[in-house]
Amino acid sequence: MENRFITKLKRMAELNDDDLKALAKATEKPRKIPTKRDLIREGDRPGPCFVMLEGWACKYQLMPSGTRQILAFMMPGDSCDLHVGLLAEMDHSIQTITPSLVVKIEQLEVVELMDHPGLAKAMYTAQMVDEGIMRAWITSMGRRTSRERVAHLMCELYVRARNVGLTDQDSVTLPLSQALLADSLGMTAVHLNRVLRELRELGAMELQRGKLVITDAKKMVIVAGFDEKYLHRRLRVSPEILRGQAERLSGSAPL
Amino acid sequence: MENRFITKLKRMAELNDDDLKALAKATEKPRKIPTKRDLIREGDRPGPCFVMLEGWACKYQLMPSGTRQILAFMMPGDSCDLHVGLLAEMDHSIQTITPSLVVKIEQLEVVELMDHPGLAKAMYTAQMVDEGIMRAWITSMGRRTSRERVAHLMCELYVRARNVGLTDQDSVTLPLSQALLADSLGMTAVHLNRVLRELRELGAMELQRGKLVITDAKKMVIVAGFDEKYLHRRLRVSPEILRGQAERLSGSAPL
DNA sequence: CGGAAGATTGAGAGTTCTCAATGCCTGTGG
DNA sequence: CCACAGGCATTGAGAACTCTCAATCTTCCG
Repeated sequence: MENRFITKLKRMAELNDDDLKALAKATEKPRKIPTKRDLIREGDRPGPCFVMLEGWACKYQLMPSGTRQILAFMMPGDSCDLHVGLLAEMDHSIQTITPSLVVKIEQLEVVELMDHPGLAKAMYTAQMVDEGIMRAWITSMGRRTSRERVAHLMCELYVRARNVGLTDQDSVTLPLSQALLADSLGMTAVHLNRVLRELRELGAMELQRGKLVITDAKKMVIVAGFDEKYLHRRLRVSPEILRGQAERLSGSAPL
Repeated sequence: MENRFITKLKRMAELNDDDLKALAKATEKPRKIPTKRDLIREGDRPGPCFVMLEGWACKYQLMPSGTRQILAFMMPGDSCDLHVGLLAEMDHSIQTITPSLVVKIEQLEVVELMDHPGLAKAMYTAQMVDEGIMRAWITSMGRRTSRERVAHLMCELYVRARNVGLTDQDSVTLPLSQALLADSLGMTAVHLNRVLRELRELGAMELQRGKLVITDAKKMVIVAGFDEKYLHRRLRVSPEILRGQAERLSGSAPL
């Protein structure tokens, strides 16, 4: 009954029954959205906040030339900008990558949810993590070689997926085509393909038919220069939550 | 008497006397900081929010190899992440670029300020604009040629500076060395230097002794693919504020 | 005036892109 | 159940872009 969004927020802050009830109510009516549909477009009047219950989406910007840059991947449990409503126009679009279950929370309802201190804390924390990811992307694009960059993104996606229980041992279902990944990494699909081959030949990871397999976690961490503390370990959470998290993580790959 | 931070926030939302008083109180005791001092470091316990009243600073991350990626430039009037305190560790550092006047607002005081709805709106709006800049940087690094990227950053800095009254006709004082700019653009200082020469020879702009001169605004906008609506025009502000803004902008370069 | 930091320039090495062709897999219609 | 179309993935080869290394200039200061 508990959807992935709620599961995720529970890791961000301690939520009481009241918080949870409000959250459940806000997310009780998801819509089914097919693949490749824009949830909102650059230039639109912003406002609603979207929550992915199932399926993947991406934020992106289009260049005049028609190429696009992906700004973030949204996986099940993820939501997006809480306050974009303060801007006059969306500066990016959001599009589904797979058939999805999406909740659209109107600005007003967001404000209501934020009246719960626990929820506000959880949602702001989630947003801080997302911002941290953006910073890491900037650093990746600016200072990492393409191989490091690819490996780093895969580590990020793997860990994020694991945090919401989407992994199976050393593998994750990643419904991202090479074109999509290339658009997020600031490189060509052709070149990405060659880098993926390198990583495969290195024995670090494999990407096949929408599935990412971490062949050698240690190698991946080294190649990517992936910071162990990146993402979840940066969260400031209560001891109880941490304990639960430790249990959930034990037995999984030592990434 | 009114510092640049207050001036900036007044453009973001309508502030009443009470808001302004609280803001003035919070920023009444700036500290003088010399050049090249870290205000906070990666790994530190986050919490305080910094406001630049005078001088420039930058957010950055260091790579194991010692190279760094600059994540944002902070100019007079700018402040930084409101909610980083929710993370367990800073994931980036902030360093002054010039001697500066900096206000350090403790987490608790930030919360108090946010109790004023007007201030909360203004500060969240400022943060949304900053996030929009980060998205633009990602897109720049991923999809723009180095020439476009350089031109785009210069347009961004020029317009931001103009918004807080730091420009003089077609020029701005930019205390940014080529090494610094290169670190923010994901390129080498050597290559940046060549690109700057190209732009100079193109007659679009010149960068000399810490001063940026927009030689031909129209050319710059074209080379950069700079979106007129980027930054300030994206702000959703009240008609009165817009009117004041229009007056302030009239007569300035048609960027 | 000497030193130090920043800006420029040249030249060769490496990386990434572009263009183009080919192979692989999946869903659909016959 | 098979053939085919369309979307992805893979590979090759040459062009273009950036980086690295090194030397030279300039500017700013003590």
